Amino acid sequence: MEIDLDLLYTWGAVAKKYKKNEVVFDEDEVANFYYQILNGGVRMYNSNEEGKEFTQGLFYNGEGFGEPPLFIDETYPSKAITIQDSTILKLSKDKFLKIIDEYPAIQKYFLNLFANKIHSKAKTAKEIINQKPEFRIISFLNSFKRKSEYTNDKIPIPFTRQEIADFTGLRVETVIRTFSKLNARKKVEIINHKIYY
Amino acid sequence: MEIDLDLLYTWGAVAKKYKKNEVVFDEDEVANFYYQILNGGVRMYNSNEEGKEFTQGLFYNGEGFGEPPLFIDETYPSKAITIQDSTILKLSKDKFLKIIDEYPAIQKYFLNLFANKIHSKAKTAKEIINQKPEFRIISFLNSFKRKSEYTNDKIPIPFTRQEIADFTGLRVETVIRTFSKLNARKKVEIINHKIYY
DNA sequence: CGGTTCCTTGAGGATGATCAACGAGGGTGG
DNA sequence: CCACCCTCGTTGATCATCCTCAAGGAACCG
Repeated sequence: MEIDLDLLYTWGAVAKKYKKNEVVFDEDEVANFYYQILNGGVRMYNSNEEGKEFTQGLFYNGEGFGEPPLFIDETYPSKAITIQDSTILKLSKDKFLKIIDEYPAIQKYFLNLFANKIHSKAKTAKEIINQKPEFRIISFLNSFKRKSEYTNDKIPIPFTRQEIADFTGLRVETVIRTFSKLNARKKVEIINHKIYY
Repeated sequence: MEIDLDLLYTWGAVAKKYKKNEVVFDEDEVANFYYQILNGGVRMYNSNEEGKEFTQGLFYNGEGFGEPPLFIDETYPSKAITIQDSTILKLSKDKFLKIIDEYPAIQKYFLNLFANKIHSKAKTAKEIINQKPEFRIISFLNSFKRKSEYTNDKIPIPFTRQEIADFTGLRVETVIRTFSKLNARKKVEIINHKIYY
């Protein structure tokens, strides 16, 4: 869980409602607010000229996003849009930084959060470079599975093939063909188009 | 500049000498120390089965490296080796974490440092996905230039083509051919094999 | 010099991207 | 209930591009 809600409200945070697919902030925009999701979901991603996309992160209930630029006076490296109807708390940058200053526990929390982000981004970069679609997809599946409850059974993957393509920087067709191969080799299971891993 | 040297010594940091190309820590190793370079240089990178490499970061005099895993009890996502004869300060993990706890200014410093790392890793991922070797290379050159002194003139790039290949996840030959194109289109200048940008 | 390391070029091959077309399922409104 | 239209998944054919492999050349250093 991120910053305590009462605390945020005390400091003047305001809840804002967003429809699905609304832009929360855009690439290269100056960062002025801290955002924390009350309910809903947000996707941070980049897209290039040819419409190819890359998902930098997904964020859900209780999570904050887009914090790093607040600390370093930088613009957003990616765009953020809601993937569902969502309610998101906004707190101005200076208030946010003051909170960080005044509550050591929160500062500590962000330090750990950031350490995690760096670690996972390092892993992602490593896998992407690995080239082979197969590796990229498997490592995407792993990173997803790591975040979900532990289980011995295969779990259903709650993403469309297009979404997986955007996560891995591949094309839909490539994702589909790779999954067929993985299925044939028993690395994943596909039942009625649904993917289990 | 990172943590004050006197402070590090007071807390029991020890300087260790490394020859060029010595391994400081290896991928998947448990993180037990904070490292700060007294002099020399370190490269953090991954390599895959086929010998293809990806450089996660380069660190020089005064800089620390490999800190994130210390905070989150994770193994190193990459390998670190010296790229020159180097002297590096080592401080045990618990001492390091205690310093962080006791000196708010240092904690703050790491928060900003991490914010920067996340930002630059996000940018890197975005560029890598962009596929086209040309973009990857140009954005690598930009990120290098950003770190160096400001100048209107083209600056020499202090990396071999192989090194640039490892940074961008491309092959040497591709790097060479791309540079020829960039040169023809006046995006870079190549004088006597040396690259200026 | 002689030996490295780095740079360069060409030819050929592998593979993911593209393009085009179609099927299946789930709503929705008439 | 059916027709229509979404979105999502799928397949095949072709293309473009980067990788591979192989072979030299250039530059630098002891």
